Amino acid sequence: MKNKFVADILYQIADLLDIKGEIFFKTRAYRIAAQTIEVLDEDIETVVKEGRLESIQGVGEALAKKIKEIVETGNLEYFERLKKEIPEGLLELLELPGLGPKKVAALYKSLGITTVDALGKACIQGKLRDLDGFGEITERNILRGIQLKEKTSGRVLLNVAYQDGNKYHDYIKKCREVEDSALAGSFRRKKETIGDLDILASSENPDEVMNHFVKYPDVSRILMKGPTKSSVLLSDGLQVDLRVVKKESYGAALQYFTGSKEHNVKMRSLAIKKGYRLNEYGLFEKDTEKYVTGRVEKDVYSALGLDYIEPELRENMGEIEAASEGKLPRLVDYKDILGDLHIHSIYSDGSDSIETIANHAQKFGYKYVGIADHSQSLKIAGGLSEETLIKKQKEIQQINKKLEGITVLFGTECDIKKDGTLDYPNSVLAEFDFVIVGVHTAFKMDSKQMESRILSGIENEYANILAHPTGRLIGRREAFKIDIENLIDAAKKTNTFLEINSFPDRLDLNNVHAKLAKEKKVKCVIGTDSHSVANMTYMEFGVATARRGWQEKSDILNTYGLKDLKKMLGR
DNA sequence: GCCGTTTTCGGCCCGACTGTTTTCAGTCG
Repeated sequence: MKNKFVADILYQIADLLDIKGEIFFKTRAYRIAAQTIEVLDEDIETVVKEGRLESIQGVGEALAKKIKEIVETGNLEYFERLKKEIPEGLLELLELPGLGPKKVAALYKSLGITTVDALGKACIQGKLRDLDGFGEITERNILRGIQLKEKTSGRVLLNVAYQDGNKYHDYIKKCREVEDSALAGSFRRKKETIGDLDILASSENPDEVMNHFVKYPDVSRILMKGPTKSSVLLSDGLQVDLRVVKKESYGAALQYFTGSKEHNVKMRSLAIKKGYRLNEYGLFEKDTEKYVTGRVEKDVYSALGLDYIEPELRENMGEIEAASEGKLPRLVDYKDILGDLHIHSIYSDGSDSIETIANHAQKFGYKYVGIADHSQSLKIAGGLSEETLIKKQKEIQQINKKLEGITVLFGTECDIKKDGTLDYPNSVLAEFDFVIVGVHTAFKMDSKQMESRILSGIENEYANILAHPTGRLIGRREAFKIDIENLIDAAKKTNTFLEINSFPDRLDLNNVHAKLAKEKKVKCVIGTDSHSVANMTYMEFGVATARRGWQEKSDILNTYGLKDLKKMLGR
């Protein structure tokens, strides 16, 4: 799958053209095409081979030619020429807050600045203030932006956003002038990383609400403050925006500020086609400006002839088309989960006993909980020897005699060794209630080798589940460059369940892969990979990822009752 | 650069805030 590679080049071209001063609509065309290809269900190489590029929405003659060249040669002459004309370093400058294409171009043309370093120096020397459109405040803001960029990588993981977001939202709700309120933006869509938090509130007295908002104890700096929109920076560097609207606009505003941007662009053009105008204040008749609806989010969708679209689906991955045809999936619900199969106990590198884990699982209403400790060769994580396994199995049998309403399952997260064999012999694997297999060592091997290693791992007759299939750690380790379609096909052939790992820095499979698995009718299982009972709440992030991948209840192994589960595991 | 049961040319989503100006361009979401 070269989709991401192609999309990245198109995004970069768009940025470069922006700096060059091309018209907005041209660069937008590049971005729309890039986004479409990034989330495309099929391999772009296949589309090229079959000459169907121009059937992709947003790809015309010119882009088709360029995409073909990228796929076939791994490069693009036009892109190389652009990079010669406009230094690549300028793309990094674009990421600084307050700097857009116009300002970056001005910095380059008049001061020859092409790097963040050079920009910082020029700010300190006060060289920017004499340029048209710049001033002393701009210099200071840019310097602050550079420092902030060094401090944080820009985006935070979902669990951090949850902590910061829910606490701040609780504080907002305490303001008496606030009527309705919600966390919107990528937080509400449950994206895997969050750039900033968006809080929406309705009120008749926005000034009071804004005053309350900026007085939150953890605010380190107020970035802007107006009657409808304010922004602050928290001490950990996360930006939080608050928007306040009137009650009759609350639903439209929630729709608007939940995004994604691409989803909204499509929504608004659909509105225009149907004779309306849609903005954050409501849906209006185009000619008369008459207010149609906007108080309730759902009504905005239905007025446009659409079924309600869950926030997790709003990525312009076909959800608007599906909603207009009544073909949206009925997404797996957070309440549908009946158990967690991926939990480590004190037997390996977990911090809680099996009994503590079982008791905790009951609080979630689970019917079963699977203890999957590491296997013998993974010494660093306390992998279990065959002797210890016997002890563990006996302990689980004892606990199951005591417990009511929940069953502890005896499992393992068995290492797939470098040569593709599993870390226990089949005679041992046969003893488990279920077997998770996964790669935990030698991550840097050649991608073809890695692919055949994993495929041979899941081919073992006792392997049930493939843990964290692509091995990525968000922000720290790239995913294996394996062909995900091959992997999904192999999972289908070997009757293997693919894990959606819920740990906030994994979320692996991701939403795009999960959607692909669903389309190929391969079932997934959502596991937390908990190393303490506190991690067990991460299930929510795994479910969110499954929902973002269009998955329904029947697509997920751990929504089935114990009897069906065992049957599906072949035990 | 794309697209068309309004159009093959002329549109393309739009409002708020800041910092720079002296009525507005640029940025952001």
